[in-house]
Amino acid sequence: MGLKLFNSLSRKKEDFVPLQGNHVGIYVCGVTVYDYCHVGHGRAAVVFDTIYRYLKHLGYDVLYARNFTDIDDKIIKRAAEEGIPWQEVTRKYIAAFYEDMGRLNVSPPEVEPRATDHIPEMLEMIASLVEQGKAYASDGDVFYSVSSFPAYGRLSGKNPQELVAGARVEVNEKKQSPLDFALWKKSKPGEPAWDSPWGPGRPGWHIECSAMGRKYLGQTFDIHGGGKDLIFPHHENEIAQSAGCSGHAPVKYWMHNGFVNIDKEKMSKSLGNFFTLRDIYKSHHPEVLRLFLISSHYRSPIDFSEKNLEDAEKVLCRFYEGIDAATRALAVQEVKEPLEPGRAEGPFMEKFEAAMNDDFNTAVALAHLNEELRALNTWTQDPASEPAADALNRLTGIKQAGQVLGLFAKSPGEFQSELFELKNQSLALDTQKIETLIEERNAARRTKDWATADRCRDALAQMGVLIEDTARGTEWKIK
RNA sequence: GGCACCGUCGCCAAGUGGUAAGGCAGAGGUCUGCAAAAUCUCCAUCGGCGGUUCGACUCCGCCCGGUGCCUCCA
Repeated sequence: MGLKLFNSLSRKKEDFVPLQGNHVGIYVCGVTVYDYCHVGHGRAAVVFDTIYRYLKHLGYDVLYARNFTDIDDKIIKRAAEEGIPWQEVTRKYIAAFYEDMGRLNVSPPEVEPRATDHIPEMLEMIASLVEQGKAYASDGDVFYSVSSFPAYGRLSGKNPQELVAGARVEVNEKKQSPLDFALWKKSKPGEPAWDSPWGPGRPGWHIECSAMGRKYLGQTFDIHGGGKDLIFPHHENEIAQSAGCSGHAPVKYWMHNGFVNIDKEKMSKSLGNFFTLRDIYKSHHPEVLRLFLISSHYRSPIDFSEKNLEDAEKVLCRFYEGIDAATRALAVQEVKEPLEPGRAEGPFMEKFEAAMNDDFNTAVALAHLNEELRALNTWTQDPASEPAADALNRLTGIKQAGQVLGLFAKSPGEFQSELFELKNQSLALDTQKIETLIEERNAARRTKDWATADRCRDALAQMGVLIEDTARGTEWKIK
């Protein structure tokens, strides 16, 4: 069974067939760099990173491009507010983007084009559109003439006539039709500007993706992704520009991820109900957030909440602990007979791939991972239950699937200590005192003084410390 | 107003025209001095009302409830 994905254009799941053999070109709309990224940006990045990873897992030769919009009204406004050059604003937030997304284990795409590095390519497209009579200059601005593109509205399911009638579009004397959108915007004095045949100005928002997608991935490429909110007008306009220019559909499969909600409402800047990634990292491990983000299907809305994050943390801890315990148990086995780690195979991997092949159903993939973890834990607890080689295969499978999902990237020890640091920030535990209490308890246990032992454990619990007596001695963690 | 989408166990979340994955929480068992962790077992008939069908949670209609897009937005 091959990969199927939901194409926003047809509103159906379609078989994925790359345009050129084994090559896959994918372009995803990145962010406008004028502020810190919030969870919604994180979701889009994680969703498409997971798709990217899975395509590579399937053996495709993937060329992934994700842009930075580094010139736009919001950036200019921000620069004015802070009294710094606009380049300073974009520099700052691009650096923040890398930091925040890096912690989410979002891998860097092959190409990360910036709008301001592609002004000539945009001007070339705009000129071509003007030449073809599909765009017109008006007092230093250049607009795309929507009426020149009959298929306008197909992606978003909108009817141009009704859009005009609905007319919530702002009145602009310079436009021939309210639906026309800017390809080039005349700059006001003091604003950033580039020379153009129509005078100094800056590019409209939509043209950058058309120009950069074409440059790096070709006239027509396989997948174009982004958040659902980009369907209209951004992607609709992009299609109009690109197709208007070349005469060919620019994209074969359009993919859009759902929103992150807060109390059932879309998280957004304008509503002010957003959490930035770095705020969340103050109290939650980034990998916990990643797990939360992929625990629902990418097209569904997800409700962001403290409770959901806590649930995700429990699940992730269970995985790390299971991986840790199994790894130790296998190391012991290894002494008796050498085990060869290979590529995981068998029912688990097949189920995992079947889930991912079904429009990247990470929720089902995680269900299979949970089942596999349980089977692995069973072996860890009782190594006689199945051959060690089988357990190794399970462990390998879990790690490989985790790799595709961007999970379990750290060593269990690393993860546990990072989680500890995070939780300890508020508790500020006295490690010395904890060790002493544990020692005291174990001494009491040796003399079967259970009352004292329990008193020690209660004291630790009071501090927020949880005790576990294991074969390797007493271990503790923060509850 | 126009166009979409959603409503599944206490909570989160998959799914299919033939009788509901997984996780959290909960109950009981194993293990443990007792716990914890792990593991085993148990735990839903799918918003409401009609219709199509041998059979619907899954298809159609209506209703109720919720959201999104139509404007910058991942």
